[in-house]
Amino acid sequence: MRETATPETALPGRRGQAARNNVLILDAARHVFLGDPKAPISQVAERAGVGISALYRRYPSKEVLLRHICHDGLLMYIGEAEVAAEEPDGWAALTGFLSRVVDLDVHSLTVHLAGTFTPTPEMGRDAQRAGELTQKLVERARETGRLRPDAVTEDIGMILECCAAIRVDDEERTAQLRRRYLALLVEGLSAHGPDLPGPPPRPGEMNGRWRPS
Amino acid sequence: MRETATPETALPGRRGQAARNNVLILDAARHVFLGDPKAPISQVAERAGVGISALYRRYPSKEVLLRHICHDGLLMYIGEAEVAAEEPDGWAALTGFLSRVVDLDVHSLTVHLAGTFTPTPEMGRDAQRAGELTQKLVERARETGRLRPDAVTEDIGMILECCAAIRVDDEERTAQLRRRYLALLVEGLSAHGPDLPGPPPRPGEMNGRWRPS
DNA sequence: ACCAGACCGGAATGATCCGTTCCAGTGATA
DNA sequence: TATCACTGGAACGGATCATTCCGGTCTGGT
Repeated sequence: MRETATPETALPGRRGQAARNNVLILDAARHVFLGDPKAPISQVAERAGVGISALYRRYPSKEVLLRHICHDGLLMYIGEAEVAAEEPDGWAALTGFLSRVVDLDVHSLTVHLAGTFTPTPEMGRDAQRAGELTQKLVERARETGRLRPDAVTEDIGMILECCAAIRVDDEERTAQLRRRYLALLVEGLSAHGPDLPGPPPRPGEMNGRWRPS
Repeated sequence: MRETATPETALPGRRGQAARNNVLILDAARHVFLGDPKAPISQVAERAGVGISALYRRYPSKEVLLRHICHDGLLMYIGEAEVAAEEPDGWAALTGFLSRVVDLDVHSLTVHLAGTFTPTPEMGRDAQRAGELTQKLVERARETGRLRPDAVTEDIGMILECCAAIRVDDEERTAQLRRRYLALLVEGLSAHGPDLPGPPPRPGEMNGRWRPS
């Protein structure tokens, strides 16, 4: 969330309404596109309670709006990873990170929206940084010995994908259920059982997206 | 797969081609709709290597075709569950069942296609039977003590949902990766760790679908 | 050999959906 | 009070599909 928090929101009159519409639109867009990445833009306007032109005044096209939201999600991911990097216990850092990212539904915001727009170079750089931070977290978790040795960095993205697949109508309930299956998966990541079957995921394997038409 | 296996497929001439087209179309439809439940019907024809009319000759509408495929998937699910019921070890029965269902991608075939057609009463009955068989498997697995006590029947559907979310371009690779995360989840289902967070899934909670417009 | 008709491929049709543009109204501001 | 930034929502135009239709092909029986 980039400009959501400016105090202008409290301004009175037209200016204030405009500022308030800003956050209304972004929130609505996030919610709508999270539920269906190719939802019509009119649905966003409807949910935001504004007209379509209020939307087009701010974003010249659907693609730009999508990109904006996706980029925000990427920044959230990076932010959470940086927070996790401060956590002294490597295992808690990784699991806490996963919890927060799942709760925020950042994965749907980023990966699931990719392919619906052409990414900017800046997003490319941010995506790379996100990857590096993730790798660090995995390495630190491995050092603690609590992470099973055959787990790899790319497993993280896959696990997030699994959690993102859980979705019911109610938003809070969705979060609850996701925590449940994240717990199951994290349990699986702990160092017990026999080796995992098959070759592990390769870098970028899950990204058939990220190259739009 | 219902009529896929009739020997008519080997017949020569027009009759044989028609029979062969039957299976071509069904296979293509399964593959295409598995990748995208709302793919255009022309895509099915293209992949099957036949014209659109060959398709409409057999199925009066897209909806009927979808229903047919979905029902086939449901029957596969039931079939595998019945096979698993024969396995003496309750834990192996459940995990083996999960493996096979994930490999066959039956979940995408059934749950993900629901909502794209109005179900028949027969499908309703079959769905109920599928639920009962699943419950039996879970109960038997619990009796072995290897299943964590706080797992419930509805967890099975959710786990399948998680696995179905894993998808890359290559089909075989997709299967490999799914096995990996199924292993992680099954590991989590084993009776170790602390209780799972939050209330467990309720029956039918995941089925916001199944009631089309 | 020959013909009736079962089957086929793919173009044409008609409806629907959706991104984007346009325009008239409204109320804050100076 | 005049201006004009901003708004809601109708209208437009293009794209996408399910479905229908039409000529051509080949089979199987005579």
